[in-house]
Amino acid sequence: MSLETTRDTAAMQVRPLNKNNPEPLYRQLYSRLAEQIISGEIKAGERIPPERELADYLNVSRITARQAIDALVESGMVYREQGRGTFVAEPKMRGVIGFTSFSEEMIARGMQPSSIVITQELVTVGERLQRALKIGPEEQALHLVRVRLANGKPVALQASYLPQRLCPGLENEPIGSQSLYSILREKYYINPTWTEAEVEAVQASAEEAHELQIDKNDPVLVIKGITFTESFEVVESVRTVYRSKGLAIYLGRQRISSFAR
Amino acid sequence: MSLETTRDTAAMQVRPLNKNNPEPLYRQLYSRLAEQIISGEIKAGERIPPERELADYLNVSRITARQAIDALVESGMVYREQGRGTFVAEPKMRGVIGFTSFSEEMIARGMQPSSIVITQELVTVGERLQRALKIGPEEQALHLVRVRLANGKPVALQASYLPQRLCPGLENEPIGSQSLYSILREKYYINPTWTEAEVEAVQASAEEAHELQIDKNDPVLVIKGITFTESFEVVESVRTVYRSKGLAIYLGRQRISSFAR
DNA sequence: CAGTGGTCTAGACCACTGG
DNA sequence: CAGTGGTCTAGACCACTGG
Repeated sequence: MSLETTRDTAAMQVRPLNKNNPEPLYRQLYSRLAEQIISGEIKAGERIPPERELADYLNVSRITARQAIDALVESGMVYREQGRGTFVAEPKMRGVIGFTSFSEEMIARGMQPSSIVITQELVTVGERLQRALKIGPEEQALHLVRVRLANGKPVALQASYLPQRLCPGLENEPIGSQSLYSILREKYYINPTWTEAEVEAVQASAEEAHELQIDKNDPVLVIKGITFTESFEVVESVRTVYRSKGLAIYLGRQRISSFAR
Repeated sequence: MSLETTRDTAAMQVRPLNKNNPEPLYRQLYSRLAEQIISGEIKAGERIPPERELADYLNVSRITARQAIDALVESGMVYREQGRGTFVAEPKMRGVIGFTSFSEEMIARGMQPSSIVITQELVTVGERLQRALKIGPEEQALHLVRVRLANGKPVALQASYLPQRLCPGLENEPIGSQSLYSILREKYYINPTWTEAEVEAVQASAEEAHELQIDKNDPVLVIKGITFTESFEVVESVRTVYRSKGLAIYLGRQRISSFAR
């Protein structure tokens, strides 16, 4: 009906944004583009629509379009080349996973995660853990020990401590095979954002060997980590013992010092 | 001299920016603030100057000031709290290190890194490595094997393969104890940006045990990684065997899925 | 309420790429 | 040369915090 000529642009493949939606425009656009990349509509090596084209077509400012693309670059799904455009990264290199989320880790490998809860109780902890969790000597912590299974086979033994005040009542919550992080996000509005970890190779203790169905002194991977919220509140101190026979832990992709140095 | 009243603001502690400097203003501001944080001038938990104050005082737009702070947030040095301000993160949580840069890793632990080069030659490689490095069957790769030492003690055995075309002549370059990445950055203008890795615990082979001065079958940590540039060109395929006795590898801090999901 | 970060606009000029 | 991302301006209004 309009006299305006609309050129056929790549941006036309992007579903329009909803300005009444409380979700910010740049996040909406991020989701639209992420969908197209994940679904394979835009393939690895292909160019995504230029910033100006997205901005024009979706009636947002270029800065808003750019903000969405910033997030895609940050997540590693696309990369920019000045003067050429912005391109979709190799699919194999996607799926950046923090190594403390066992559930997502396993799903990414095409395995079915589950858990057996061995311990789930409030405890008082020693000085070292008090410092790690930033709690006082009177404060309690939720102690959670789980055998983690992939396709029904035990692959890790995981002991966590969480400040009780962060998750009151979680000691009585049936956790089962659920992801701890999804419970924290959905019931307690706590969003684990950062993780800091150390890894070493040790010989399995008798108990670890028993739970993991391996031999005593077999080499196992011990990852000790602390998880934080965006504002660096401590969410969890966790020690995970992975049986290492036939299981390499994928560490995901990390960005090496940007211009930070 | 001016009639203008200058209020005493925190932003006044920031050294002025140089608009003639080819370095972008936001990077200059990033460096200024990073210095103040690293030097301890602004301490952990303290607030950095508000965006508007920085912008006013330094005569830049708020978006430019914000861009600098975005980079600080990204690096994990500060975190934002809406309505309150932007705060310096705990010092202990700084120093995000990619686990493939042995040199930086060791320096961060207060140890002196050094290396013994065992192999440094051009080779043709098998199919798997050709695929990993994205090189053709005729293309050569630089094969580099080094024993990595901390304070003179061997702690890791590291074997790298780099596409020859990326670093012509590096086979004749004396590497010694230098960081491979610093050579790549300074002589070849290659900037390793991403790393993707797998880690497992295994028993040391006879040769590995010999080089690392440990016993055969002692548990060792094997990290296999691939390093990429910003635009996902393969820089290096590397396999590192760490002796794990008395040495846990710090994996650095990772961001767990932002709103990426 | 003032102050803060969160989001957004409608521009501008630059550096780089590839034809 | 046109097209692209990189940087930058000078505003605006919103949501949230803490007194």
